[in-house]
Amino acid sequence: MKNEEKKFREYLGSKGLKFTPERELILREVFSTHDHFEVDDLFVKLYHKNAHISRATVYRTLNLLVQGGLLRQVISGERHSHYEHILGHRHHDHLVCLRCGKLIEFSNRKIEDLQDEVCKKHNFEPYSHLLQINGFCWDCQIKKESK
Amino acid sequence: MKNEEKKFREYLGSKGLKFTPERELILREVFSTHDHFEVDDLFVKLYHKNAHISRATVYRTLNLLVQGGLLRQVISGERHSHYEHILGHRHHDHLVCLRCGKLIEFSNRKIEDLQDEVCKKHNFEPYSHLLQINGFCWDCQIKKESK
DNA sequence: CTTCTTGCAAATCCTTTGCAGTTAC
DNA sequence: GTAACTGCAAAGGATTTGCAAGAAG
Repeated sequence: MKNEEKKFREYLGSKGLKFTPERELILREVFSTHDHFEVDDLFVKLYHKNAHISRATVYRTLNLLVQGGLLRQVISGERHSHYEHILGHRHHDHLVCLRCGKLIEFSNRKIEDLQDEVCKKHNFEPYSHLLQINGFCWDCQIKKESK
Repeated sequence: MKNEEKKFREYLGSKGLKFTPERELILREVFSTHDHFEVDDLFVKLYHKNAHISRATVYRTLNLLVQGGLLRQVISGERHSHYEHILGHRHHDHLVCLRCGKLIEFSNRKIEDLQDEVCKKHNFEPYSHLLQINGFCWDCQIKKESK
């Protein structure tokens, strides 16, 4: 049994909840990639695979996965929620190109350490963070100039 | 005439838009403090001061203030929008409490420098950035434990 | 068999929009 | 005057919820 299934079953069991076929399908789909995702994309993907699970159930299950510590909500500027894996995923941040939309991932130990320092200074217990730098990737810097 | 009024008038003028009494009242109320605020709080405050401006107009005006570069939206974990001043306000980032929604501002030169370093490494030209740390403020850490 | 789950549709919350009358420039 | 503005009520998108029928343990 996969790591995430084990963890989810444990969580459900500990709360007297059930591991239903719907929950299993959602779990599988969520952990079939390592990308961020949005609720409706997940719903549509499931639907196209003939898993006709209602949006209500998808929402309810995602909340359970968050409470169980398998997923976290990524706060973005958009009005709907984004999620990402906690289990088996290394943390990273993003450079976002304002012109072509390209996402470049990076991670920087020193920045993370400084963040922890800031938290300590404010008696703040960090849970997650979001660091996103918007600007122009190399290709688009060139195109901007020659426009 | 205050700085923000001048800037707002300029922006409206440049777009062929009008400086109406409603927009003036909203502008004043927004810039009467230096705090972050939520749309509905603003609406209620205005209402209690006998400025019975509709929510629609409040929303429309806030969007104009953002487009005009006087305000920016702060991204939080909650479902409704928060705003803060750009004019006369130094750049800073946020700690966001996941339990009570409190926003704590901070700024850290070293983190910004490291961000620039990351950008250079990726030939990326930074334009703006967003750094937000989600977690639990001191008060809520205590309340969590004693729950 | 009992409690938890599901799907559905309705409800909710925050925000935007169409419209008809009103106002700034 | 005319294009932009307002309030209203209705629409909108994302998420939650009440309920009755169905399934997991």
